[in-house]
Amino acid sequence: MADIDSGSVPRKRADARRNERALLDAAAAAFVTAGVDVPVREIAVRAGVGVGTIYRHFPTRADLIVAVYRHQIEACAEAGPALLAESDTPHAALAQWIDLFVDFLVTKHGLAAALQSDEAAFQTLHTYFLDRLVPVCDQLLDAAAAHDEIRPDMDAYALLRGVGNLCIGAGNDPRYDARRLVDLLVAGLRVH
Amino acid sequence: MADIDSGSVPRKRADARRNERALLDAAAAAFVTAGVDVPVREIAVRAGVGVGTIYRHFPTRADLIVAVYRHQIEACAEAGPALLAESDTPHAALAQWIDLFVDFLVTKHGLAAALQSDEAAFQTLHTYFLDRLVPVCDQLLDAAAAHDEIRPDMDAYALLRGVGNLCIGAGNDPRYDARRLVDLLVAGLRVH
DNA sequence: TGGCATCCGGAACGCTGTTCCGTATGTTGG
DNA sequence: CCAACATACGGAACAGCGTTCCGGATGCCA
Repeated sequence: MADIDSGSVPRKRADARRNERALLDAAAAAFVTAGVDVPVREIAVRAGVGVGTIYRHFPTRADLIVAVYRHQIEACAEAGPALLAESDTPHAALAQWIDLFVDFLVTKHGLAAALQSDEAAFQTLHTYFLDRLVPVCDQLLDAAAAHDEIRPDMDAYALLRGVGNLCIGAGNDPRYDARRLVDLLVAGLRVH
Repeated sequence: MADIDSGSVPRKRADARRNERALLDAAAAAFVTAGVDVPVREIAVRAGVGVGTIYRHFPTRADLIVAVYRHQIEACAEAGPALLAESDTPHAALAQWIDLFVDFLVTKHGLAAALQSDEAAFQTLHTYFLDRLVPVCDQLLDAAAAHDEIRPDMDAYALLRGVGNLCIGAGNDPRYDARRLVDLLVAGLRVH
């Protein structure tokens, strides 16, 4: 929303913009094949730039991850209110929305683990996810609670962290079905 | 169960036994203050030995972790049948046993994360936990299912991994209550 | 006590993230 | 079109980590 030359910002150099795009593409590809923990040097090689260039554009790994996945996270956030409007019950909307979140996480190798990391480098990632998704989840929880479908004292932050945690390692092990466990967790929220 | 001099094994040198004990003590202390990911060199310094000595006694980090926590894991495993005998219902026994498991995990900084790691160094840890605890969990699940208290198709392996996952990061964040989420998960197992 | 099997210490290597600065390149005013 | 400046680049260099390896020390037994 501030990418087109809008006066005050002097617009970056052409090579800088080219490298930034190359880095995003290279990172996205590398994340798929080697996970979000792929070594910085490998991303640099793929993008055909030096490591310094990565740090100039994306000071932390979290910045790069957020940049790569921003669109999908936004889409997930925006799906919340939509589902609430469409679904028969708020609890159904909540379940569907969490399914979307799980779908997103389990297809990004290592992302769920990175989300829970307490290393400083992942602070931005943590913050972005929470700022964007906690309010949405909170809205869904409130609506479901207002319909007496779920316990009224569930914290959106804790729920999202729990769901994120359950997604760690999904896809590495056919015996571990993260989706199933998340469904059980959501089922456990219901009032009986 | 094979520590006392039993014939064939020629009994280790005195300094080797001393170092092994020193390492176990040092590692236990280091795990408490710095988590199970504490650098190898730090354990070596605490124990007053060289890093080579660590690798001689405990080839992988998992071997050291297992050695440090073996007693507690055994106790947890043995508590399963005991709870089943004492409790009013199998589901109550299951819930209590999982509480024990959670208590164990949340007090060991970083252990839950190590348990889910797919790095080769943690293979032994993974294997030991599963070999020891999955059968116990399976027994509890079977008993509860036989009483029609829970869904009959829950896999012990998946459940334990899920519980372990939910414990990741517990204790780092007052807003995240792993125990609460585990309770919800177990509640979700019930048939209604 | 002598001699040997065992064990020890820590230097050294490879891989990782991160910083830093000499150099190259795009941009802009004349 | 060209010069001069701000901007951005590359990759060497450093630090922290796990892991290996071997010359030397040390316990043990005859």
